[in-house]
Amino acid sequence: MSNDENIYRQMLKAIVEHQLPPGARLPEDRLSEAFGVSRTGIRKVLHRLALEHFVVVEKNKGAQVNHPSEAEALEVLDSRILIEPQLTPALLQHWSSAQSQRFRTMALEEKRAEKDNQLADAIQLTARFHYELATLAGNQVLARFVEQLCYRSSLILAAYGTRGSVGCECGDHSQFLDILDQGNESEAETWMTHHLKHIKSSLILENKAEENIDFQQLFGR
Amino acid sequence: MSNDENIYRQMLKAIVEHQLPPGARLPEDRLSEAFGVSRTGIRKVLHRLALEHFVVVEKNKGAQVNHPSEAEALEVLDSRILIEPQLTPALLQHWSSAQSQRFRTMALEEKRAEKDNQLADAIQLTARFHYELATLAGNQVLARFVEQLCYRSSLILAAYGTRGSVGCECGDHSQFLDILDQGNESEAETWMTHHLKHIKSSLILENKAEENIDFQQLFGR
DNA sequence: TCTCTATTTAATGTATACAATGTATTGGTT
DNA sequence: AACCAATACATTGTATACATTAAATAGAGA
Repeated sequence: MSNDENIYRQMLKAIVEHQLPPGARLPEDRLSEAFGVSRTGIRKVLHRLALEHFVVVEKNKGAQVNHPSEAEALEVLDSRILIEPQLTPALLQHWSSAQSQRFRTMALEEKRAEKDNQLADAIQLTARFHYELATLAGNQVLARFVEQLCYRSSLILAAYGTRGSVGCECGDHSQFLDILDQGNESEAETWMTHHLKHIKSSLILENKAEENIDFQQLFGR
Repeated sequence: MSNDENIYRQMLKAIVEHQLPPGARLPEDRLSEAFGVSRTGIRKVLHRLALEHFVVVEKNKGAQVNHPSEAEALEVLDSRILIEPQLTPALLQHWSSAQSQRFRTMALEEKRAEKDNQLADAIQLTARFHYELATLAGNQVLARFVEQLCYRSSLILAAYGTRGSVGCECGDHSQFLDILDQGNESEAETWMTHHLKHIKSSLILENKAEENIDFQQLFGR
């Protein structure tokens, strides 16, 4: 793997695993000395992360971990609700006992990580479960987009999730695998829709940014 | 607009309008002298275009305009077929006579550009029609993705389109506006699906790249 | 003491220099 | 004449230096 790619993955990992919280500043020189490369390489990674909405860079003001707006959070989840359930037909076409086995292992690992409070691992595994399903559906273009949406969801949960929750407590992922093993297409689609809507509705969106507080309503007569 | 953004748009424009054909090499020093900036700025734009799949950069070998594979071409169209028709409900919610007016103007311009053989303009307007519809549906995250897919479609048509076609000859875009004006949701969804499937099936996918030619089968006994 | 301004400080933006890599050309050998 | 090897050339990869901009601090005036 190239050095850039390595740095990129380390930083993305730190962001989606909530090691670098939303809003954290990312000074180029500090990062360059941490990774042992010049600012040139860091800037490249930073700009890539910016294009993928994991960080925001303001001109002459540097980069920081993106703090998704409420609107962005809802739109990411809505996008997943629109796409992921629609992938189930193609998913079933590529389904096999070998795949079932693979995903069941993943679901168990995820459950264990959750139980052991291995937050970082649990987050990674939750996202991976979803985007590997998308990959199996066969369309790489869509799968890459879903992958991004899953990671963005991890970031969103860092900002708006209930404490400790990684987003998928509404029912086990292995439930979904049972449905796939039965080959029930419509039920699989329904399950996925409910699953994602549940995550969406679990977001806590009441923490207003200070710039939007309506003082007139708060204190006015 | 920032200088980077300006360069980015000019290059993207040149690519989607088929001024820079698929496979065209993009040497950094030639571009930097053309735009009057150093290689630093060019590299940033090149890498951005690469992440968006408009160019490919190979390590130590530089950048060239992406020549989409057949698989990529089909997947991009399939992605649009999965997403765009699904946007019609939200689209109708935001529909108004003012919007109708705006899109009809666009459709007319597009038709005129096609008739006058203004290939570049026609391509731009065709893509814009689709992604502005997606934008009106209200989900910015999805809309940006659809925008990218539309531009990638333009590039795909450069590689696999019938000569002179910009992809939407199967029926006027104004037809779709008629359906929206009537508020017929299911018909709008159907129309969009057929429209995109028609574009997909119009691609000419038989020109094998030379690296895949089976000489044994061609010349072998 | 507070505020406004000037200066300093620290960060990013951009260009350039050098190193590393890939490609083309030339010359020699079979 | 065709093929291989070695060298020369051209292009990209990376680091660094300088310019530019935003933020922080200190000082003067009210």
